[in-house]
Amino acid sequence: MSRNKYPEETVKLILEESLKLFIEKGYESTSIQDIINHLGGLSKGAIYHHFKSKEDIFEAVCHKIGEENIVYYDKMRDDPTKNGFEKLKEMIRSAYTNPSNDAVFAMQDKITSDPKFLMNQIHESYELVAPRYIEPIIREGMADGSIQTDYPKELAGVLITLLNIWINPMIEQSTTLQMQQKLNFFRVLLGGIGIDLMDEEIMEQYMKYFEHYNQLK
Amino acid sequence: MSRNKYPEETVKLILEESLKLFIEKGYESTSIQDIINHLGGLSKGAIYHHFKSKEDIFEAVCHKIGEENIVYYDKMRDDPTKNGFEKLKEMIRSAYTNPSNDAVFAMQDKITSDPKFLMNQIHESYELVAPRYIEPIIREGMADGSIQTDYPKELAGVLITLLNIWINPMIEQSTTLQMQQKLNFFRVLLGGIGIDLMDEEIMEQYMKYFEHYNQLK
DNA sequence: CAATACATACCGACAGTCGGTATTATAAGG
DNA sequence: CCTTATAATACCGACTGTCGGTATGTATTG
Repeated sequence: MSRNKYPEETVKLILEESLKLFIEKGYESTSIQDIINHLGGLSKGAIYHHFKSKEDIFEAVCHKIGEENIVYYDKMRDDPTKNGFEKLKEMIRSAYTNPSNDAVFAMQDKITSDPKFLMNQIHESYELVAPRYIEPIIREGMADGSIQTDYPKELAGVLITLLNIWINPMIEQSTTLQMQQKLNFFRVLLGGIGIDLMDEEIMEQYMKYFEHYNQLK
Repeated sequence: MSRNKYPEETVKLILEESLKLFIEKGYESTSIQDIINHLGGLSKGAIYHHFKSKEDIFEAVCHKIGEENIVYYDKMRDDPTKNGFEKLKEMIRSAYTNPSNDAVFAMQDKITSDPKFLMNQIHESYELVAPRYIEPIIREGMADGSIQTDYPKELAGVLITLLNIWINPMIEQSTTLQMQQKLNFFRVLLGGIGIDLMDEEIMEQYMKYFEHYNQLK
């Protein structure tokens, strides 16, 4: 294939096809050759011209997904019409409404066989989402009186951990009833420290999303 | 090397040396050749006679470590001198006192670069430790009146998740102060649902273990 | 003409295979 | 109980295909 006048398009193509394959087969079992075969004539040289390693492609793919989320998160955090508590609710809700959700969750389906995605998500949660979004929102809630806690940082960590890991239907398989119980207990647990995040609406939406995921399987 | 009359010894040797190497270098960066080089004359054929793949070796190594823990857990769960609450405390304590602790934690040190170990531990926690040990112990506590909750299964899940992931110093790096705050909040959180697991003694021991780990790094 | 965007031939390392050999267990015959 | 034929096991090591990655060449753009 002859050289492209607009190399960003080539980069974009590589990232898109790589993502598809990572989702479909997992990171480890997707070979560079697999990616090449989906590039419509492009060769190994093209890939290694734009990316320095397979790992580099993986990181770029994750970064791209992350960026889409960040736009969404930024808008949420900086929304002047909501108080801290309402924003925190929105963040919780984002677990199943954020734009790249389907992609991320399709990836996670490969979690047991290919834990790279999970690790990346855990890492990003602790390094980025918690400190830059959840915690500031909680602090805002403390300032405007809509959230009462002495542990904003720790509350952020616990929320992220339980939502991403424990309640994540890809990690621990659950029946509808078990998921309902998880959400009920999550509500009780937060209620115990005076935070009533999980109202009927969020619970219902969570269950709807859960059923949706179950049907994808 | 001539053939061993007692092949279990060969298997044991392979597992021991593999574990050492997995801990030292991580799973991915340990090659079969690396293992062979530490076997004192044994060859590739020997390995593939006893194990069907590298993955198979990994699973056997994990299983072996798991077995050691199970002996410890069984003893704890079936101890007639303690009530449910005391047993649960013991289980929490076991996060830093169980026998294969050093090995497991040395492994986890490779977590970011080699997420296989973390995934294995998460999986085992949800599939084995929570349902077979934590939850029964909580139910025992409900029966003997030492623990009050309507959600034994969910409480088990949350405990395991927060201890293994959020409080695990290998996953989210923390300063001494941050770890102290985590433990404080963990206490408050459990206190909110009427469970006072984290007494002064456990908190202190946890911090001691945390400092110990920090010095290993 | 210089920098970029590719193509292609090639490399070493890797996990896993396979035909073969040496040692042991089994058991039948004396 | 001892020998001996036979089968099963324990192991060897050269070999294979695939992998991620590199080196070098070539055509296109500015």
